Amino acid sequence: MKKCAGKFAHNGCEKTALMAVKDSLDVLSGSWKLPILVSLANGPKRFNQISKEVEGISDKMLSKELKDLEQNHLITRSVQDTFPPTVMYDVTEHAETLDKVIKELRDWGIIHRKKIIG
Amino acid sequence: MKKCAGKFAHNGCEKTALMAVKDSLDVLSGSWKLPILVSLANGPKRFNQISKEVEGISDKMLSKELKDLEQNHLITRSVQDTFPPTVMYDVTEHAETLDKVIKELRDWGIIHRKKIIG
DNA sequence: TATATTACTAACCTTTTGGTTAGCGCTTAC
DNA sequence: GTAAGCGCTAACCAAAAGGTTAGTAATATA
Repeated sequence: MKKCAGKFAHNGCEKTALMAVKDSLDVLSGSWKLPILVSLANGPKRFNQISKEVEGISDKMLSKELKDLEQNHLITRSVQDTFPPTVMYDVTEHAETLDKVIKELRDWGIIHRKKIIG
Repeated sequence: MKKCAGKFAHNGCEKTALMAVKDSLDVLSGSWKLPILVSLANGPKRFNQISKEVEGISDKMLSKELKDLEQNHLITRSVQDTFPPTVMYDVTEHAETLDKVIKELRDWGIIHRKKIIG
């Protein structure tokens, strides 16, 4: 048994805990991942639909972020080879496990904004 | 009353929720913020002590990150004008409200790693 | 006298991130 | 015939993030 004297003690003060936090941040950070996930959480969508819903994102970034999210098993991509091509994106069940994380990030964001701006 | 049909529905599907999440990520993202906070959570420390504990960080980054954290009221900085100068950093009470966020990020990080690597 | 010490900062460079434009291939609509 | 539509990708740039090195102040020690 190791003593954890820190103020985040129950979060574990060992390196593995820090690594796990870093893993999460790596997946979620950047301006676009969460907005895309939220957009898809409201229903499966095609590339151009997402592009319209997620304001300000460029084609290049959307393409890249969708790839990242797929690699992390947070969304699925399904192609029908019609012409013009139709590609559907949808969130996975794994993405739904992000629920609590998003909730805490949102809650703390609100607390923090009050603290800083007043 | 607005309907929220999405899979993250209880997180709010409105823009304010997304903004709050973004606020949190802006404060926490990057490689160093959380490691520094965790290091300080185990007790107040001086610049060089943090530099040794947070592996791999450069003086320049440490200096910058400490400034950011101070601006966000997550740490305090206190100087004694001895020679050589002594500067103490400590976490604030506000930083302790990050507790649940860190816990969820850690938990999800572990879930996610299992999912991806197996 | 020379050197180490602290908490940085300035100057310089590389890497990563992200934006912009143009274009592809094939079909449908004008 | 030609223009628009889809889901990208390549080429090119600008900005941001982050690393490395050197240097500063006044004192204490070798």
